[in-house]
Amino acid sequence: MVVLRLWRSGASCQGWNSRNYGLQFAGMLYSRLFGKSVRQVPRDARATSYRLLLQGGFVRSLGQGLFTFTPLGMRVVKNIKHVIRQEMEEIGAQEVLAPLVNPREIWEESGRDELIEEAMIRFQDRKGHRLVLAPTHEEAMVELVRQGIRSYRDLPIILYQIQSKFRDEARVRCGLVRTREFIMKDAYSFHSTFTDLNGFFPRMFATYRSIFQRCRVPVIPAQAGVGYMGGDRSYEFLMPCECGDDYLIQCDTCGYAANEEVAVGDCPVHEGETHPIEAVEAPPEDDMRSLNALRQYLEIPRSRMAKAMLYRAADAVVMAVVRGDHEVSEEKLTQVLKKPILGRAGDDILAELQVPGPWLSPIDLPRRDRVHVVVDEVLAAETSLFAGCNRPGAGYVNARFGRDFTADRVADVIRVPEGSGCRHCSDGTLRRMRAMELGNVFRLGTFYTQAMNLHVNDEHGRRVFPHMGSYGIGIGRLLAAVVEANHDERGIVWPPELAPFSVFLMSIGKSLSVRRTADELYRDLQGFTLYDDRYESISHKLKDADLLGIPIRVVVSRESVSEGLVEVARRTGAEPIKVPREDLVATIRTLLEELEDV
RNA sequence: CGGGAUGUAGCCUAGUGGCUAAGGCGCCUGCUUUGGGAGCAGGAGAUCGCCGGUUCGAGUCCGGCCAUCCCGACCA
Repeated sequence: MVVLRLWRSGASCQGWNSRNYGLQFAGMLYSRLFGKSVRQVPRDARATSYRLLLQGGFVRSLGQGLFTFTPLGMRVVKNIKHVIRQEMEEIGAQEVLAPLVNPREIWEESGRDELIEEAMIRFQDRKGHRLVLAPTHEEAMVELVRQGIRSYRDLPIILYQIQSKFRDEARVRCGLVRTREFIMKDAYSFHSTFTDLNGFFPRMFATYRSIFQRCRVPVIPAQAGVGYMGGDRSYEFLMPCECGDDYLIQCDTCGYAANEEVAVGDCPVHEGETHPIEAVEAPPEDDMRSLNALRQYLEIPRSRMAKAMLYRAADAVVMAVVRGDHEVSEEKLTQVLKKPILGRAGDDILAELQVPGPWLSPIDLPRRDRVHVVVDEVLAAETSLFAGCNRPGAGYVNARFGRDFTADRVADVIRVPEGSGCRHCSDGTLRRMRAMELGNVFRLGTFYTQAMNLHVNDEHGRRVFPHMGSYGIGIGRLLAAVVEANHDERGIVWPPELAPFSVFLMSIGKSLSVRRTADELYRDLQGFTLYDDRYESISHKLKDADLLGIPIRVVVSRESVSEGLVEVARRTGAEPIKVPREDLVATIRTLLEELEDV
């Protein structure tokens, strides 16, 4: 069965003008392969996965965040898609393909045209119709389903596609880890009730686990924010990795895991007595630039300062006040306010509110009525704080929430610091590590169906908005993650299901009998074998075999041919074994089965 | 969008105001060679990222732009 599965990726016929005895059948001759390995890669390629993929000839770069998959890489991509398709079909998802280009109107309908700024490319066609390059496909899918269903009887429905997305990212990262154009598997489910969506969620969760397991990437499911996707709840599948651009917070005891932007933890508060508030001034000759400079001058620790940050929300200005050693989580702030944070307040807003940016404070706020103040719960518990008074060079010590300043809301709005206590178990400590987001699942609720007016009649004839979920996996990034998690000092070690070929075949020496034997073996193994038929030195071929990471290596040499044997080795570990020629296929099958069972 | 770095042949590098821009890898031709990136001989390949300036003279100095990478901000 194992070998049969691997035959699916059968390469197209090569060798029509082959100089190699006119071999003409499926499989691949390395001499004919476009995109060969290179000895040296650009100095720019630092990330391990990127370096190995470039060096092995799997991908090439076309511009910032833009990549071409070359034939070898394409075969791996096809195998990843195959795994994903199998798993998606398994839970009843049906494949569709929405266009990369969307009419801008549907983005206006959902409200995300305003929410997503530079990341979405907008343009016009020759008739002046306004179009966008889709950064994701919720709108297109809602529109599709709106045209296709009328009754709750049509639900639930699960659609998925494997399609390109384009996001004009501010920062691309580590080769395929963060690109601007990328291939994504995105699925969307529509349910007549919240309960049904909720019940479906664990099934998709299990599907994701299975996909990542088959791809041999060690992911950790973690609670996450919703960003501009909307909805109320999401999980991300994170793989700890220095290349990532998320931070995973994980409890060292109970296994609680969450993205840093939503993670919760217990952060100790300073002990101490309460004193009356007292004004402080910087010496007049000292030209201090910020509240933080005054804090340093007064030799007060960062953790005793009230730090205020101003944000823009849709129809309000929001001040978040946190301890000086903490960072604001815009995601938590968004959830507290129940409206998206659009970004930091600019100079125009600061001027309008008559406050100096570097000296912001919740105390003595000139236009208190215009600002929605959110105080972090840790800061609210502190009894003696250093704070500003919205005036350069001046501030207060011994300030205290409730007595000296007020809030419209007290809530947890900080990014939990490493070392905080775990709230989910008695004695765990939270650890923070860089991680790569390989997949996500969103419980979107009726956010889009309401905004875009997708509704059906329920069994009582009432109009209901379907509850929606969306589920993404970035394919290029997954490919990079597979390499990050499956390589050694010599090259890539492909998981058997994803390998571009199952067998790497090569011969040693130019003895005609050796060569003929190798050619014959290639015929026997056709469909899943890459045959290195070049007249390169043996060491060169071995290095390439290791770099390309194909699971099984078959070597034909003069010595073994004279004994009627061929040499078979796994990419990792054990010494090569010699088997009779007629047993080769069976041996390979056994080895592949072992590899898949690991 | 901020901070930093780098642009010299397909790739990696040298060249620190002065002759015809140097070497390695790779590529092409020929011969030899095959158990861990072979050897010899010959050959092709560069408007030194682009524009402008300084200078008798610029790959080299100055300014602007562009591109790429790294770190941060932002981001499913």
